[in-house]
Amino acid sequence: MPQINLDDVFNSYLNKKTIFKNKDILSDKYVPDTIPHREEEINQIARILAPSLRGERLSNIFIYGKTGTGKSVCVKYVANELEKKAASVKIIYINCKMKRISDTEYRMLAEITRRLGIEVPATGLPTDEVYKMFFDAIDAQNKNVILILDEIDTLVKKIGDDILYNLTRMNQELKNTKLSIIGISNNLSFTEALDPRVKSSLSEEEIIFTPYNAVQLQNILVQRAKLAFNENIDPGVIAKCAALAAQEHGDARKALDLLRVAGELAERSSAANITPEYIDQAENKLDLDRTATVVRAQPKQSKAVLSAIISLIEKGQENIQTGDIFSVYENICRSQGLKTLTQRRVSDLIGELDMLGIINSKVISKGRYGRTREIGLHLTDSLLRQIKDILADSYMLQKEQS
DNA sequence: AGTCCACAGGAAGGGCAGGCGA
DNA sequence: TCGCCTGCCCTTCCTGTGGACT
Repeated sequence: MPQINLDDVFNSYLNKKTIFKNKDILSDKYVPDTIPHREEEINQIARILAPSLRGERLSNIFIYGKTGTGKSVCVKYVANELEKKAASVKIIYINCKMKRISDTEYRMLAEITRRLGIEVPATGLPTDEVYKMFFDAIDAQNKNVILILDEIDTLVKKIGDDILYNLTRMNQELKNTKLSIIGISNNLSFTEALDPRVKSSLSEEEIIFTPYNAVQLQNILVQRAKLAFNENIDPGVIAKCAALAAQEHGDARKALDLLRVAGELAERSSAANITPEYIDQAENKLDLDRTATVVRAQPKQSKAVLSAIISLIEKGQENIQTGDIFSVYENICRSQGLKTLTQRRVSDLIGELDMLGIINSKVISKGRYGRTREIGLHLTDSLLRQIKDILADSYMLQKEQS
């Protein structure tokens, strides 16, 4: 093999014109200087938080809205500005979805206390001791402490609403500090399950974020694209991203993801610009990644059920029903040495796969021949191939000969 | 109108793992 | 370290269901 001149390879990489100027601009962690189409919501948040400038106690705020409607970015934006303006305000932002932070009451309190500069051992202390440390750390601030709990529904699902009850009652005990909470949730029905006392004190003020429409998404993308890319992006490309994301409940995060992935794909194939085709590819890739991640994360039993469904489909069987799946599933379990669950449980697993969007099922009645679920699989070929690979790696399906 | 199929899906409870306080 | 508690997964038992068939 002829010797490759590595210098040439590296130089050509360095000299290659890159598409991205700053990819981070398209990440959901980035807080822009101005946030289009959220003026009203930002004003509302600012008005509620403003009394902290005079050292007054703030109302707790509860913010709802679907993913990608700008909740977190708006709250972070106002909070940052407020913290810049007033030395008497301390903001603590916690994303409750982060693993090892909001799994238990202990971890949650320890994390907040650490953010206030006090070391707390990762384990070993009784919870009431951590509560005391947390309380002292908060009170020692001698400020208006605003605790932002993003994805607060995850927190409550994991550890219940006791912690919120205690947090909302803390103001009565604190001598020097005023504590207020901003809860952010994607789940609109989340407060229904809360203790009524928690519910009323947490949502002293409520703000609802409505989804963006396609035009608004377009403006957001234009603003970010200017900062993120070296060259101007074709308006048709932006419009396509916006339209696709608008179909999915006006999700700005999805729109930005599409643009970022399309940029990465274009850059990888050394294209000079992003074309609409790259958006299609990006959507495919995001879809593929999402489903593949979900399938990979399934427990063995769910994978066995999915394998049974796929092998029935591969055999060309139409109108697959629960009973068919169960008998194939039994065979798979036998050959894999896996414990066979009852049909009742398998029926629930099929329901879960449906909920995850991996399969489609509907309950139908066939009259004299009973009532059952009819299952279908609406996946693209490439997605099906990828899922089969994942299942083959778990020894559920035979590896394809290629 | 009554029967019957093939499940769906609710309720209750067992078993187990992991976290927690003593 | 041990017992208690909780949450999760699962089983068992059961009732409910829509429409073809008689």
